[in-house]
Amino acid sequence: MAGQAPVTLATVARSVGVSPSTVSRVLNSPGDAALRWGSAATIDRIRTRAAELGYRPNPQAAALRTARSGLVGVLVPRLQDFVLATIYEGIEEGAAEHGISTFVTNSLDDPARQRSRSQMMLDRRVDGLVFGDAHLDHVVIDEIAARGVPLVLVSRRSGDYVSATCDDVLGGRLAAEHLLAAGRRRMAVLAGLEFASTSHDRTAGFLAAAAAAGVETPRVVHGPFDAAGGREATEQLLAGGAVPDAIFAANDFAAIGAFGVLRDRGLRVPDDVALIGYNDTPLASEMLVPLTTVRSPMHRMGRRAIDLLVELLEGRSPEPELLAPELVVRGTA
Amino acid sequence: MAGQAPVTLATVARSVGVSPSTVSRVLNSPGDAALRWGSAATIDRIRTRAAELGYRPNPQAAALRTARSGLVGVLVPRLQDFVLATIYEGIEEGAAEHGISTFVTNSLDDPARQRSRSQMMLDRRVDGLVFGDAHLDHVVIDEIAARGVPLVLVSRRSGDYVSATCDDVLGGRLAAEHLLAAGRRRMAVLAGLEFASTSHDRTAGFLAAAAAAGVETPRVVHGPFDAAGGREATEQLLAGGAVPDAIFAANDFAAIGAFGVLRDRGLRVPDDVALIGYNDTPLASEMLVPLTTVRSPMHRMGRRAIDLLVELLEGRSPEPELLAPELVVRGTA
DNA sequence: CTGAAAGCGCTTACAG
DNA sequence: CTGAAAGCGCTTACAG
Repeated sequence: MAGQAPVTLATVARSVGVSPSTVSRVLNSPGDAALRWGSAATIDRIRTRAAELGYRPNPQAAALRTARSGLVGVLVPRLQDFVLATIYEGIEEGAAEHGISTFVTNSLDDPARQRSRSQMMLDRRVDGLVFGDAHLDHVVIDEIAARGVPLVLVSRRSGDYVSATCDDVLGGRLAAEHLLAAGRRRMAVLAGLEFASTSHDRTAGFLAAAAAAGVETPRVVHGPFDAAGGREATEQLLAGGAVPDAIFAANDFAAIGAFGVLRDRGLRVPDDVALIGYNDTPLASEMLVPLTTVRSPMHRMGRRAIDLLVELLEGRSPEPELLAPELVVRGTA
Repeated sequence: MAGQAPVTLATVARSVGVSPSTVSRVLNSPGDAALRWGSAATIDRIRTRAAELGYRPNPQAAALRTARSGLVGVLVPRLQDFVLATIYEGIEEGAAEHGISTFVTNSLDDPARQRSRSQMMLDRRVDGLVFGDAHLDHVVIDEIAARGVPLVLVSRRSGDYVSATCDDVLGGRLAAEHLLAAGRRRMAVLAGLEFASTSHDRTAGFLAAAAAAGVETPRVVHGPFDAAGGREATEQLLAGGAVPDAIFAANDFAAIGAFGVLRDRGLRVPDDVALIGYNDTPLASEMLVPLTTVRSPMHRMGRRAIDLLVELLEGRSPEPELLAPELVVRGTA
């Protein structure tokens, strides 16, 4: 591929007049650490010669020898989801800084696919796995963990696995408290997918705050984390009884769907129905009435997840990380 | 990692009582092709034994030997962009069917980053590259192509490189003809990024149709392919003179931004201003007034791109692929 | 400090 | 048809 004869460790060694062992040792030692392996002059010659020749270590060869690939696999429900795409950007960025490369793949939240895609990544000899698609029941993850694979969760927590997530219980509470402070009393929740901790925790936080305020228990409707899902859930909600005076959608896209339904029915937002989303997606501020939402640190979650995995790979036992959400008040509530 | 002692070709060979060579040959021959390497009985024993032992070939070892990694690198402007995320899904899906794994990374349309990220992928010994972020000037791609790296473009064409794209000139024309047929005469274009063929071709097709109809030349404003970009471009448009009676946004998200500005100014869509987007993104149909748009085959583009790259890797010379767009008429025009 | 040697798990001419 | 042997490009005990 590369056109010319590839330059290997041996090429550099021959060119400098030392053994490949020495070149390997020097090139793998950062800064002055290389002084262990040769005189300052030799080290300098090796480094400059390697650069001049355009030497690029072959990671496959190193991986074969060390049984460490420098590869990490990432599973997400779907990369089309802005939230997961953003989390993945954080993962990739953090991984690059650690000298790690990442594979992503969509599991579509389907257990069979979670299994097969994980296997494909293990076949590629990844050093570890990041799951952005954990289910609360953690059946699939248990299977994989049982094989001794280092893994961390991101976005959705589950069981006792190490994870980097948003404090979604707090996020739900922030939303409820804001609504309650504005005098809303008949609230409802578009909760998202039942098997996801994001859905579960945001709803739990919201309900707890409502209960603490002694307000009528909010109705809860589940459905996909996208506009169509929000639309459908809202229709279900409106079909099933009194119109609520506030809706908390556990996801901005679901909120966008809800907004459409409300306006179609002639309900004014926020006058008739207040609306709060979750994540603070760019489109949130572009809505006709800018969306009030709970901002989650998507990008940072991704970065922290890869940090946690690196710690795990180094043999340490990192603590799960709970990042703080933040209420962003705009027009809809 | 894998807990137990890893099972290698040698493990299987010992277990069956043949040489590793034979196991390798048999396992790499599909179906009856393996008959070249042994009796039906032996082949059968090798295959079942490998499966029983859970043998998984080590791709790094194979890559080292064959100088073929089975890895492909994909560069996109940004994975957060739904369009690119969808194209990437097509790429990954197609690649998996070819037994290829893919890396994606964001270039942010920054040439320095295009260079550095490409280099990172080449360092990982990818067999080829897919560029979803080509610029019309193809400077960076020329550099990489000069090194003999097999590559294809997707979404955006450039120079004479093999690409899988949407027929954007036709797409622009479809939009213009629809608007003209509806009696619109003072049209404008939110063109997107000047250096992208998508922007260039959609605009060119639109302008050509307008010229053919003898209508006043549409104003053209450039800007990012997202809601904020569409908002800003629309404000620029409205600040700079007469209100157009139709806007063609070369991207659905830009159309969403435009829609917000128009409504904010009390302009009715489509009564006062017709609006057409591009790509047919899910949110398009969720807008308060569902968006009329030009559907582009995003997913299929991705699949075709990886097919083209595979052909290239097999030494063939595939033709560029131009996929047909389709006008989807909804509420805004 | 430094090199020769072995070996990671494959594939594939080369002999038989 | 089948196996022994070499070698892909690294890293790392092992000697000196």
